[in-house]
Amino acid sequence: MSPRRGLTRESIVKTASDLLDQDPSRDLTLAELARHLGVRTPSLYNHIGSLDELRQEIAIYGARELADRLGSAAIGRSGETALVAVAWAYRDFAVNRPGLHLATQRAPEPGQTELNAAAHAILEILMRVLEPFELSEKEQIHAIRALRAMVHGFVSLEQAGGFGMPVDLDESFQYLVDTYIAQVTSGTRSALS
Amino acid sequence: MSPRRGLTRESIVKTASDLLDQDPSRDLTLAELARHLGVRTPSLYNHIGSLDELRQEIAIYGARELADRLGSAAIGRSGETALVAVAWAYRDFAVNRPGLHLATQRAPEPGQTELNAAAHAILEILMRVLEPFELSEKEQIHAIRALRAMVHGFVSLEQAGGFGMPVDLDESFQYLVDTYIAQVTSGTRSALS
DNA sequence: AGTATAAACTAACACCCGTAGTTTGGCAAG
DNA sequence: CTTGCCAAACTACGGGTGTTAGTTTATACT
Repeated sequence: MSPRRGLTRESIVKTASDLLDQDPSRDLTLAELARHLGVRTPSLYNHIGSLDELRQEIAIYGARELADRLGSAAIGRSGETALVAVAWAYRDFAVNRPGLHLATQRAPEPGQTELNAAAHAILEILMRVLEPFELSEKEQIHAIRALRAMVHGFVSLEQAGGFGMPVDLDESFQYLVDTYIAQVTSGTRSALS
Repeated sequence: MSPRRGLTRESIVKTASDLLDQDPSRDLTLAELARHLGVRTPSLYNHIGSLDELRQEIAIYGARELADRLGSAAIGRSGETALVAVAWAYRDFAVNRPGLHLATQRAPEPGQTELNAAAHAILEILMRVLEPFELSEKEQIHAIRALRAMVHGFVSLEQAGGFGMPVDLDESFQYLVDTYIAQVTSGTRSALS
């Protein structure tokens, strides 16, 4: 018994992501991944080119998942409500899939069109959500960078155990979101709902 | 020729940090480290317990360096001026020592008293800088977490090449700092210089 | 001068990623 | 139903890594 075990590039990426979620601190090893798939290590090379390529594939998978979640969170909402929903959706992603979130955080290679596409999708969602605030072009870039920095920084520190004090993390995150909304609505007072 | 080459735990940590700064994306290898020190790999084990322990040592070194820089930046300043100086000192640290900054970002082990001590030193500096704004105890925690999240998130994304748009990064960072200051001074209007 | 100690070494093991070449199962055409 | 092709699994192996054990040797202290 052996050949035709039914591996797929997608199934490999998926179980690798699950393994990373179970213990985000350990670094991925093809040997353990093959073990969990009931297969010998070299068999993986029928579906992936290298460990590094697999890591990139996981990053793409994570970026797409994140884009999906952010997009869903913004459906049917606008203004501050949409902003809050998107911020919390990002945090939920990092909390629910810590290993995948960490793996997604890689420097994109120059020719990585797929990863860049996913990153661009996220960028477009944020631009759409910020539209009602009618910022100037330059301000919009600053605002998007600020949003990403705040949310990403918070969840990264939270995930790394960087927040030791016994104060509720949800409250702190809401404080951060409020800070952002105050800044982005400081010009316009037309923020809805 | 050989014995008494003059290794030290500190010298090992230092050259390891330098190597990481030269290429923050590569992962540290004892073999290459030994090569750069003019020594065989096992010789390192006379000074360190394991690769993981060395990584922790580097993290401690980075945290102390960061605490020093933040402390220096805050000397002789107060209020908004101190806040701005500390934020930029953090960013300078991440820009000047990218590998060390990345290595510092590890989940602290429970019994890591030295790393926790360095983290506590940073916490105290931030508390001192926030003193003049007279926040409530809970608000102060939120404000500290927000500051760390914003600055850390920005430099992490910047370092990872996450900001693609052709807009000045310094301006974006200043926008972020302004956002924070607006929030933290929203109660008190007594902010100085 | 002589000895103890600790810092370097060599040798060896286990584990990892990755390649080469071999076996084998399933699908498609005759 | 048979036959042949192809791709997915395999075994075997090489080069690299972290780590341990045991050996040599330079330095520091008596």
